[in-house]
Amino acid sequence: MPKGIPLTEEEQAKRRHEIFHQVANVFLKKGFQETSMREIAEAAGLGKSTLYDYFKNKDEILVYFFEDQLNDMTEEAQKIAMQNLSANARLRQITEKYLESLQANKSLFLKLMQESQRLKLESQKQVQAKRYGYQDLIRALIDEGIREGVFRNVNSLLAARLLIGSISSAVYGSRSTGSPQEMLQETLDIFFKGIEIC
Amino acid sequence: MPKGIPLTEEEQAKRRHEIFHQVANVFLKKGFQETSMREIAEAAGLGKSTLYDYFKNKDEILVYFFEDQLNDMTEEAQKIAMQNLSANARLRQITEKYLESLQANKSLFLKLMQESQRLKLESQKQVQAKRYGYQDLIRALIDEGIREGVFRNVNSLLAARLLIGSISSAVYGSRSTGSPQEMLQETLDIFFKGIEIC
DNA sequence: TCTTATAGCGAACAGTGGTCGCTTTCAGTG
DNA sequence: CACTGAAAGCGACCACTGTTCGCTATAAGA
Repeated sequence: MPKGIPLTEEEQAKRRHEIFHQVANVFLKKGFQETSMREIAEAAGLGKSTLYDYFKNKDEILVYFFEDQLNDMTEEAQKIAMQNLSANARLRQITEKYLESLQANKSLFLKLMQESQRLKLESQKQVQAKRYGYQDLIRALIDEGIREGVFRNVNSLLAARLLIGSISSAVYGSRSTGSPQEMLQETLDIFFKGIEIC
Repeated sequence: MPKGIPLTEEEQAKRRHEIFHQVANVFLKKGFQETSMREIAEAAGLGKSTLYDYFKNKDEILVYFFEDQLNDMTEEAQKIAMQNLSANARLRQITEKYLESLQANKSLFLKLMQESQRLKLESQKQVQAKRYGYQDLIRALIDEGIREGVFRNVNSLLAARLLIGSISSAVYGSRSTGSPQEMLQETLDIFFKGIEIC
């Protein structure tokens, strides 16, 4: 980047995005934790200390990625949530989109998701906060379903967490029992049958 | 320990146990990842390098703890599984015991469980392997329930993972919605209603 | 043309997990 | 009772980590 000219907030954000994607392949190959700041800097074509002008520490690089991704996913889910469909149908649609997002960047996302659990507690909380936004969206839909009388009167927060956790455990679980779509299908069958009024 | 006299396999195991529990409090206070090998050695009253005579690296200290705990829990579950009760009842009983174990060492277990996710991939796999033993037990019970005709013909492996994952997410989730027992109860309600023939 | 703000950098730093060779101790052997 | 060999334990050391800091190069604006 030009040296003498200050960057606007936007340009900084763009640069962060750029830097991350320059390095993504390395993360994919070596994993985040196993990639040192030296290597990251090298892959980004920067001096090591320059990285700290864009990310305040190593963890923040991953946090950036997840916040970015979760922003997109939440936005997408919000659109679906506003459609004029049964709570049930909207929930299924959201979970499908959720799975799609996971699979779009497939290997990268999977890998980094795993690694995100190794972040420092503070960084994890940052990501959690963003995740709660998503969780609350699901929760609201379940509440709606309860009000509409299609779901039993379950604890919606617990159910929302259960739903999201179920998908993740189905997709990330190392002992796969079919394609992700199939596993999602089976998982949702159990979940919805569990909360629907039968 | 006496210097000139070699330790038997058993004495080594006992020593490992001893060392771990000497340090447990430090882990509880500072967390595992934030405790350096220097501090661990100090808390155990040993030279740093002596630790490596008992654990082949830092991760192995945590791995030891989980393998130990999982051995106990699997054994306990096995006993319940052999009882002459419905698959349903045995599953509920096992999950209760599971929760009990989690709560026995409560804070320590919770803390270390969180931290276990930050182990190196290889170490995580080691723990996973032990976890699979437990998972398979649950799975067999679900299969039994299916054969008996009380459960639907669900994918038992997926259901087993779902069940265990559900409990964990209920207990470890940071946004609690009641006592662990209550949350377990609600979770099981959803789960069993999801897989039972209604 | 000079000033000033700042992007970028290399060297240095404290602290990490891990290794190695030495010392100290004692059981067993002659 | 010496002597020897095995091994528990240790301190010094190592390579490497994420992070900080002061310097340099640069270009916009006065």
